[in-house]
Amino acid sequence: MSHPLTASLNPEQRAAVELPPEHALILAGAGSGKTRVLTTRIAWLLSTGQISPAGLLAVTFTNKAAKEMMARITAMMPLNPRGLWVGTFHGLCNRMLRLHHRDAGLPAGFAILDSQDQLAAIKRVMKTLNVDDERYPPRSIAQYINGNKEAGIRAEKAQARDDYSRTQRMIYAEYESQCRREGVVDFAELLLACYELLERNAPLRDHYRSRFQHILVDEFQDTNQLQYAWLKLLTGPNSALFAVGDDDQSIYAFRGARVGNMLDFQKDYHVKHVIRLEQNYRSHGNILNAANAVIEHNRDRLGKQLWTSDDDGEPIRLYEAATDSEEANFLVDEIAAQQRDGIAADEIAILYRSNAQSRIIEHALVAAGLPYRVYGGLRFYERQEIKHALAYLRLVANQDDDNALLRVINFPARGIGNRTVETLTDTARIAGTSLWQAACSAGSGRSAAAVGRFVHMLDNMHVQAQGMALPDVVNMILSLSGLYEYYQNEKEGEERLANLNELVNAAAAFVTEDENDLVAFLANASLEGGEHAAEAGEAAVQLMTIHAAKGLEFHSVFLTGLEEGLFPHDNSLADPKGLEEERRLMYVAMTRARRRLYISLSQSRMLHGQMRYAPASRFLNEVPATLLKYLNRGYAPNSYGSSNTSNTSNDWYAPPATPRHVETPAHGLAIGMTVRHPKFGVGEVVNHEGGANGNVQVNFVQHGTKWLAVAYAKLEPIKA
DNA sequence: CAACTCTGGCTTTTT
DNA sequence: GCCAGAGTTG
Repeated sequence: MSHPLTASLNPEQRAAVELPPEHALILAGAGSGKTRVLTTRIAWLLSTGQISPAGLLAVTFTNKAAKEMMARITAMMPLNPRGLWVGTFHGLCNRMLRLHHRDAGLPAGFAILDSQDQLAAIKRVMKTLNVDDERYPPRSIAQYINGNKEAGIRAEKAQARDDYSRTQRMIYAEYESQCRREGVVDFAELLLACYELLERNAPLRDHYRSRFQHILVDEFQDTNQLQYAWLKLLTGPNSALFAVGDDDQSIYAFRGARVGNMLDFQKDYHVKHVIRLEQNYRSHGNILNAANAVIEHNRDRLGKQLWTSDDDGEPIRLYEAATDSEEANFLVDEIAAQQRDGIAADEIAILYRSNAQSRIIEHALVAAGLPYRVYGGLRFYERQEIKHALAYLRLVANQDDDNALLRVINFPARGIGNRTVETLTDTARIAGTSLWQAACSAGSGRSAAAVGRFVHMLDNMHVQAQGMALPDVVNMILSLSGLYEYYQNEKEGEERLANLNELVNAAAAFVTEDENDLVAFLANASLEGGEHAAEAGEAAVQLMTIHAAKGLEFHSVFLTGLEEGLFPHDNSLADPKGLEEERRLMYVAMTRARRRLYISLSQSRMLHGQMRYAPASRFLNEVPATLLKYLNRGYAPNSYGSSNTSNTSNDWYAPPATPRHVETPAHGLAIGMTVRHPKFGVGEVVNHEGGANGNVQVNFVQHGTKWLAVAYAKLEPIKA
């Protein structure tokens, strides 16, 4: 007698969807239909009349997820999306703060600083405070400030026991007052200000508490301390919090995510029902079994084992290259072969641990003429020309926005140099006014004339913007500011010019019933970075970091660079928690593949301009050997993935030695020689390149074949 | 004031 | 190896 909405769900999914109104934790494994459960639950609650749309609060982590959820809900039932509180933590806090800006002590049109803007603001504070930015790197100050805010700690409450932390606290305090003065709010502030608003304003809090009867949270393992505290404030006696997450996919601890929130949630909310979604609808059995085997090496887990009713499928293919370019060539060959087999290019992903790895892969793809798309890097609203245009728009909305003013006072160049800006800054500080006001009352002289022209231009923009439609405002400031002209004359300005035109389009597409669309448009630009820079259009192979791949799936996945130091990354090895997070990253990466998973590594790799020789990643030993297929001829089976022999050392075998350069050795080492290495023991020289400053490949009896730098390896010839 | 050269540092990143 | 920011020169 199941509801039509839930008829096609599996028993666990259905149980989750049809839970009574009570707090619940859904442990949703990769590919287990998490989003489906979440949206179906919402549809079920609404269609069975258990709540009205107004009683719903659904929180996601990214705009993309929020949009997708909104789309799925409105597809299932006709609803006005504007009445729904479905969005990201930041988006929802923004909404609440705009509605209650008076109570929150914020100006009506407060601007939102993105990370770039925040950093610029911090640098400005440090300059006024005369703090040495070598001893106090602005980035670390930003971390300090955001970290405190995420812990709910204001500057006056921040701990300071030594000079160093006292200085940090001082910068924090001054940064806060600067933001308040200028009416701007950073990302962490959106959450904290909203939290404090609800905390101190009991009637408001009670209003929302009784209103939101069902609170649903996606990607709960990614929430930070403040987000969890915010959720707790909003949960009233008659609200039910439905949290969906996967502790095994928690890969954002480095930016404040607390997996521990899942355990805390169970305790704090006396959660009766923990439902595990373990049936995977994405991957073939071998891939799942391999991923399960890897993640089992982690200690701190809530426990979960994915399974599938699908076949075992193909084995996991393993390829070991001698060099990074050889690895890249392998990717290219294999991808070309797959495309010949009819697999769509955008169903193929190349994943890597760090962005630096993409360059050489891109190089090989370009050489082979394979179209690809790189995710990551600058996004639309983060581009230089867009940020400039937005700064002018911000100044139209609020002339006292010093951050924006500093960004464009001399861009395009109009003869207002550092000297002049410093004078303005001093004047403003002494008079306790904004830079704009200081600029308005600038004296006479050559630079003052330039400032005067700037003031006049901004005033003109301000006047013209009145009553003008948003896209026209954008167009107007692009002309009056000289940005159009600047990029027209710039050699490589074509793409930037196209982006500026795209900004006009974005403004035209941005329709709100908001009476002040400009402010809403600017807030949207900060909150939603826009599409990642990438050539869209034709089907292309997808290149991205493992982090960026979370939530996505592909027919074929190439997981590259499986080397110690790279993956797991050196910087994560200091503490065991770091290693566990790296392992979760491995788990996320493997579970992206539906049908085919390749893992590759290279014995040598150019890193930071230096050749690095790293052993195979320990994670390879955690994949059962029975699930692996070695692509390089000559591999001894059971070399990686010694699942039953608990072998902690990185025992691995190298591909057959195929000499690539035959040259007279300048270092006294020749192919066929037997040598001794202080660490790896005795081995035979099988290849070399680059002479005395180059590298030599040695097949060690105990440790397999390795590329070593002749200059460093301290190889001792034993016999010729 | 602006264009140019040089040096250092470097995991992952949404909002 | 590459990029950003600092420092130097015209």
